[in-house]
Amino acid sequence: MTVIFSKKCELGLQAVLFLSAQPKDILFNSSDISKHLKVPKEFVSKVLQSLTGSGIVGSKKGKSGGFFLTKDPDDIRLIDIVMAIDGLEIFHKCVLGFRGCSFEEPCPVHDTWGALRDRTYKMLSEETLAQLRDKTINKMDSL
Amino acid sequence: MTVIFSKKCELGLQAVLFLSAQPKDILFNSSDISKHLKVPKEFVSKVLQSLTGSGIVGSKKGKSGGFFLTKDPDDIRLIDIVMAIDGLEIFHKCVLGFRGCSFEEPCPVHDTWGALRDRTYKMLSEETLAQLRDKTINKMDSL
DNA sequence: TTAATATCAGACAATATTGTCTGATATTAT
DNA sequence: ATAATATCAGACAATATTGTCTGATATTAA
Repeated sequence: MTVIFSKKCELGLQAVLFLSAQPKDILFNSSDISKHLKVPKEFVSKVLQSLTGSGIVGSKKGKSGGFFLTKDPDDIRLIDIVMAIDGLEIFHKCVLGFRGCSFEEPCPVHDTWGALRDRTYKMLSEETLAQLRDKTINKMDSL
Repeated sequence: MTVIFSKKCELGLQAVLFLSAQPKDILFNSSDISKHLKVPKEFVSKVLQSLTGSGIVGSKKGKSGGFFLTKDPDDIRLIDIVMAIDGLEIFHKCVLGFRGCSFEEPCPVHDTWGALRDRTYKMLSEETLAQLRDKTINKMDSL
């Protein structure tokens, strides 16, 4: 089981973080990324494909082709990837699974979870990939 | 998709909350609980069965049998149900899915998520079902 | 131009999760 | 005792997710 995000989303986040830690304008094919992140390259391929559709990642076919970020790491946030892959549903659903959980009909942990959920959203949307760069590089080195 | 817990766990939490809001020493069969929570009774049955194994819920077979809490709502916390059904794995795994995420090799959001994760754990472990009773009753009425 | 190699699209397979059903057993009201 | 009704155990089915594979197309190096 995953913590919050789907496996696809986790891998998408990892792959985009990886790209953001690399020098700009260099392409990485799925095999490269696969080796660095230690995950199957077909899966990398598939997930990054879906991110090209969202305009976060670009791709170039053919020999010496690969994937790259279409925007500056200054302009990308983790939430952008989450949005593109898993959507924002988790930020609107009841953590206990009750239907109709709302201000008017709150579940027993509605307020507490609400605060935590908002801070989680904040975590994903406040810092840009550029701001996370040093931490990202550190983690990439350790894989 | 669910927020954090599995569907089983969500239902388990709901069912135990339901029982904790009822007068003590009254049995409820899976059909009763199913109607109140508006979920399939076979699923209620299955999930509560698994909780009898963990000693949180008791059961009585036969006519006028059903399920009941084995402990006082003073002595039950939401985390007990989570532990019994989903386990505590989510509190130890990297939110971005990196292997070996730790103090020594933190992912880019290690610290931020760590704090949120700890507060989530706190939310589930500090208040007892007895303390949540009023809120629980409110929610049950709205279903 | 040709061979090599990349993404792309989508089918396919494997696995995990969720939900349903059936028969056995236990208990109780009558 | 008997009939009614409950949990129990586990098989089974349906669905969702995850992961793999194949053929088509595009691009480039030589």
